[in-house]
Amino acid sequence: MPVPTLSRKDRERIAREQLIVEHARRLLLSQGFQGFSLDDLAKSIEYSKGTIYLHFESKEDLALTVATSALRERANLFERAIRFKGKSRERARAIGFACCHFMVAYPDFFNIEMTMKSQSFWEKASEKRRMENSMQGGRTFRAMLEVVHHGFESGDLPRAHISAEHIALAMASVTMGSHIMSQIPEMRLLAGIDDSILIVRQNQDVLLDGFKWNSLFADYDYASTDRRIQQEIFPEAAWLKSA
Amino acid sequence: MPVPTLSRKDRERIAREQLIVEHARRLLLSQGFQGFSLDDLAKSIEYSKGTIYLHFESKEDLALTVATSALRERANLFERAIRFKGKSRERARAIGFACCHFMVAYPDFFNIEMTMKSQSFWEKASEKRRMENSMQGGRTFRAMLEVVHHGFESGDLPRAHISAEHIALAMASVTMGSHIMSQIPEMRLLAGIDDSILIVRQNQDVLLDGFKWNSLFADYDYASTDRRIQQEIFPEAAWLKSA
DNA sequence: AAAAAATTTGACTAACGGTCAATTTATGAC
DNA sequence: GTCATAAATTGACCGTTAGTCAAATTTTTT
Repeated sequence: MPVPTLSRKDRERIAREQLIVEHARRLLLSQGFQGFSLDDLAKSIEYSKGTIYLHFESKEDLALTVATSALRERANLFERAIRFKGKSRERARAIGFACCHFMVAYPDFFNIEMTMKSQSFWEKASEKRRMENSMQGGRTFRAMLEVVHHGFESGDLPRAHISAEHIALAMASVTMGSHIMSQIPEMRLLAGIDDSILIVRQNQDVLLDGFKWNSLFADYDYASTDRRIQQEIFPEAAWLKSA
Repeated sequence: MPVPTLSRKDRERIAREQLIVEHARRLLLSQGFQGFSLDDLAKSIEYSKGTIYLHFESKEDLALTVATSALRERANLFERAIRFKGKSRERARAIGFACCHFMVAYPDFFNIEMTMKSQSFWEKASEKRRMENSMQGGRTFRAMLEVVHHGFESGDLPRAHISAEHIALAMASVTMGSHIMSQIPEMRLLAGIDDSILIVRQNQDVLLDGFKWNSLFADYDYASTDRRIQQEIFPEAAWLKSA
């Protein structure tokens, strides 16, 4: 890699933007989107509020940038996950693993993501930041798609009337939905939940069963696959419990 | 029913609270939680803002009340759905139908529900309103549970290692998750979605297949069941399309 | 009809996202 | 080194809004 062609000014600008995003991330995660104020952020980064607005055109724009940086990390995890050497169903499981790993690593990030999905959030963010977010979203989706196609091609996943894209969407849906529902205190009570992760993975599994993904091996030992996924792909994931 | 023992004052109070909730609902649905202001609401109901605060202790408290009133309607739909005479899997499908019917009837309500799930929403609402909401949530959950138990007892749904509560939770999760994901414009593009309802119902179905719910009849004609559900239980649901 | 109690009000406060004229800092010509 | 010009930075200020409460109004009681 050659010496960067960026001027000192450009480098300073980038460094400051990073500073803003880092502090914003901290404040967002600890106080939520409504909770954190740009005045606090300005004080925290030791620049004025006006300076923040030289980088971001609204609070939402900034929050979206933070969210995108987290989504990028998730996409990284997904792309690591699909490198798992194994049957397609196992690779799908590796993606589920990655998803849960992300949940554990950034437990509070989910609230930010939720805020973004509701509300008139997107229209207040800049086109540029929306694009960046879409890019990272696309990466996660493509990772899932690749595994689905592997399932099709290997014959482990029957080509029913449902498209690969819809199957990937369903995987994402059941994960997000299970995550949300299993976080609601009332639900935890009603359904007797103590470990959200277990619920999420269980539901992912049931869904894949529903697609008849590799259903020939109903008694397959997923616990050992999990151990392999953890050891080979996510050695830093210490949360895995033997179910 | 005897003549109500409520005083004129009490009746007036209740009527006014209803008035507030109705107008709040309209404004909430059209403008979202952030969008609608209590000053607008006060003007709309022709009372002062102070009066609103005699009924609700915060904006969140009011929004939660609106949400609960909608949840009550959903619970009503669920309880109607489980009256469907048929196999357990068909009754489960009737609940899915009810859920989608609610989505269609109150398309904007979902955003309010999302706002409630994120944020520090709950702690700003009063204990009383939270309780009322839990009550209605409990009704929907019990409706699902009843159908799951019917599945167990009839033998249509294998008693695997998963509890009835977890199965009900999974049904709710896949519905909510699919709804969220299929509403995201980017996702609609990536996965080529034009009808969210179809996606939600498809995913519900795949999940139930995953639980091996009545899987003996893989080729069962669900379209005709749907028609029966619509005719017998939800004659007002005009959205059903032949898939 | 007057006093007391209950109800209702809307001006006011504090907080926050966002703006921009004024100030400070950096640059470069001489 | 000095000064003029340009660029970068600031924070006082604005409009909006959730929430409060002393004052005004209405109702009830005596």
